[in-house]
Amino acid sequence: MAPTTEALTAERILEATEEALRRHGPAKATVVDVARALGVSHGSVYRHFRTKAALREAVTKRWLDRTSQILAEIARPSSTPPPEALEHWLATLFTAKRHKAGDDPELFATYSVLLDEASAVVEEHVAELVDQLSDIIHRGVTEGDFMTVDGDSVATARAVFHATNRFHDPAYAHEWEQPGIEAEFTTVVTLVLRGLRRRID
Amino acid sequence: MAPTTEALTAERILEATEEALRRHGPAKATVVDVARALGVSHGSVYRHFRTKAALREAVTKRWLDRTSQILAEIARPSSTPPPEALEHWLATLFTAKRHKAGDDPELFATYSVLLDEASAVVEEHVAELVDQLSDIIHRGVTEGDFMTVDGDSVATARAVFHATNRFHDPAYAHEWEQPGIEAEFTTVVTLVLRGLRRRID
DNA sequence: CAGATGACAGATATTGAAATCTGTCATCTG
DNA sequence: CAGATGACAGATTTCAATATCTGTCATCTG
Repeated sequence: MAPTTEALTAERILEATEEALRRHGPAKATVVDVARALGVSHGSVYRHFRTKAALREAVTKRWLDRTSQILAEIARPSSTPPPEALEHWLATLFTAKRHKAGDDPELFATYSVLLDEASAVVEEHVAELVDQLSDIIHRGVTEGDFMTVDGDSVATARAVFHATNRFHDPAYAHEWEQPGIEAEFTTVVTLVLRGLRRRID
Repeated sequence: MAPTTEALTAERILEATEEALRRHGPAKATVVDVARALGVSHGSVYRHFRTKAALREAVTKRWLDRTSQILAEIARPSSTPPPEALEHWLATLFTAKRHKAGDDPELFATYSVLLDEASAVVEEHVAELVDQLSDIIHRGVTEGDFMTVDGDSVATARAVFHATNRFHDPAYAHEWEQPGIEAEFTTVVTLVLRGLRRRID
């Protein structure tokens, strides 16, 4: 079905896989489904991805990268003072996740399953985000707004990331609809920012 | 089997249930098992607990209460300065959880399942812990060590609890064996404590 | 008669046979 | 001959029949 004359690329396979996952969910989306949607045999899919797991990982990475890229924009050096940039970065992360979870819960559940399967991909993504945070914090130190813990801006960035887990880890997605959540987010961010701010000597 | 002449009390049923859960795990521990272990018919168990869910909740509550009680001791007013008391409280919570998870992983996995089933019990437990934190923080404010966010010590306590989720939420138990975890805990606690400390006016 | 029992109905879990899927590879085709 | 195919073996999933469990209640017993 859907016989296309176009060349079979990794890109096209990824798109078909996303679609299959959206349609059938993580438990039922098979490599055979993907091949069928592309009008090829499933053997051809295995020419581009060694295993089903590798295929799913590639889809997962793509999904995470979309968020990383948006945040990278905010983390980039700019005229915004680091404390505001940090706040903006955290709020954007929270909002992005919350929308992903709230706007299409089924798709979000699907990706949550994929995330659990692909711990290496997730670790890499977290490392990227921590790097971005670390850049903002480092700039804050340079500009005199922030002080790190133990003079280590990466460890401090990791701490900021962990301290805000509740507002970006999909494990907490079910709490993101509750009424007071915005206020709770603000309180944690305020506390963390106060912790980062340089004391007046 | 194991015919005892002793009266059938809620307490004895709870003990037998814990034992059944330890032996068979959460998926296979049945009310019939519990009754058999006590040498009574399963109908008798239903005289003390309305449903299997209520029985499991009671077991879960007991387990959580053991931790609450240890922490209540630390949260109680004492000569320890609030910042140290808070640090000690958080460290004790982390250590307690980490030992529960590490010393008997199977039993911990069992309780993790029970925790997911009994959201009301968990919420109550979290509320208790937040109350304890709130007491310490309030004392810190009174003694001039701390400042809250928005003058709200309960909201601030909740923020402290959420900011340290990674070190007490069973969802993260698998990360508690990793080498750097102690340092990461210390960094987050340092950051949070800095956030709480009153600025010098 | 307070408290225990066990038969029972409906819900849930287990099991094993059949169906489907994953990953390989010898073969085919443009 | 680069790239696609589909038959195949072993792994995994599905499905329906069977067994077990939950929760109730009429009945029993000390």
